[in-house]
Amino acid sequence: MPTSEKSYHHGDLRAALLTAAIESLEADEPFSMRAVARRAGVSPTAPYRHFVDREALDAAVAVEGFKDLRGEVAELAASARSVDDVAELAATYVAFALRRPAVFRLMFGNECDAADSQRVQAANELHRVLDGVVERIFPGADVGALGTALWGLAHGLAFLHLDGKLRPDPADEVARRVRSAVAAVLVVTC
Amino acid sequence: MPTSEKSYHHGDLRAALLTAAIESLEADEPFSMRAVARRAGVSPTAPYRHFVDREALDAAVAVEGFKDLRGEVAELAASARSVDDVAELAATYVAFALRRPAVFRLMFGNECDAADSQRVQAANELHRVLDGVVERIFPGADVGALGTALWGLAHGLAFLHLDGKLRPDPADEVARRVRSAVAAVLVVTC
DNA sequence: TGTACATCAGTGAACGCGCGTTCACTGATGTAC
DNA sequence: TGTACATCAGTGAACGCGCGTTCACTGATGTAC
Repeated sequence: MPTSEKSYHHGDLRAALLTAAIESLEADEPFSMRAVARRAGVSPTAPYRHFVDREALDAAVAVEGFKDLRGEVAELAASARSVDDVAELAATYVAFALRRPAVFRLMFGNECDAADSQRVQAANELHRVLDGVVERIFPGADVGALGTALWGLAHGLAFLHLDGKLRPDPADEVARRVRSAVAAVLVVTC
Repeated sequence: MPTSEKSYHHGDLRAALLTAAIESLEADEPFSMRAVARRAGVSPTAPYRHFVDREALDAAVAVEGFKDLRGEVAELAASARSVDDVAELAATYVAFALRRPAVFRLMFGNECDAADSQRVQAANELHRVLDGVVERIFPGADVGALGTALWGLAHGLAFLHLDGKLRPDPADEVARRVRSAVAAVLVVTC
């Protein structure tokens, strides 16, 4: 929170709005143009200076979320050497979803038109990171298929926990469940 | 569509509302108490006679959706004998999601409180069906882990296609992609 | 079979709400000379 | 360094919208005698 609040011109309202939007989502408050403006301490119409409409704000927040998730995942991915590491990767993915459910939902739970290139690209980068791991650890395998499967698996488990279809409760138990699932499915493949 | 529309009393408005809600979702129209009433040709407040609030309607529709999905899946599950059959099962799951995206989202895309027993139960039945298949086909395996993995995989691929992270377009290509993913991951396990 | 009456399933007007978005505006900032 | 002015980033009032929900109501149905 910058101290430049006295000035009429905000300085970097765009960034402040993005932050406010994410905070707002994480506080599980309703996400709207007005709510975000309110949280940023700015008039309801100020955001329109920076985002052409609500959908544009949405998209920007989603991209931010993708960056964060990719960051967390990429770190692990870089050093992954074993099936256990892959399981850990999936657990990290799921943990992100449970830690920041509203952001995760916003990232994924919207059919985003293919035209929204930034968002699509952000998602693709994530996919590529996973494919990279697969390629390194399972050199013989069909990378496309196995990478997709891995993503699907992590993603599905994330949503099933998020939506209460699997108990989302003690974080370590969730992690254990995810690791077991990955292990069960990959154990003989390598 | 029954022919009893002349009568003041509807006959089975509850069922009609459920149908209207599903139609409304499938037509990709906004889903609201009022919209559903409108579609059922009834006053905006009539639904309150049958559903205590919007959330109750939501839940009822979700349960309906779960029944449908379970129906489609159970048929295949009963006769599944091979890894290929499991792959087909996953493809069916994904196809359902793509055929009825809004219903699928409503079934899953809401954190449903554990208190909503009907919904939880409906989801659990689905889980059990999948576990059954795993148990039969992979007798040695950790059924819990493998069943969860299978569900997660199908579910994740469903959402990734639904949200445009994987191309949802030619249905047969989606089916192929799903089957490959499952095969890649299970091929050596059996 | 006929009547009286309780119950039940709808109606329709009305409420307050937050939303997205527009508009004309104004105060601050930065640039040219 | 000082001034004039264009531009830029906000304001705040206002709009129309559909929503969920309440309320008092009324017409149809079914049951007891």
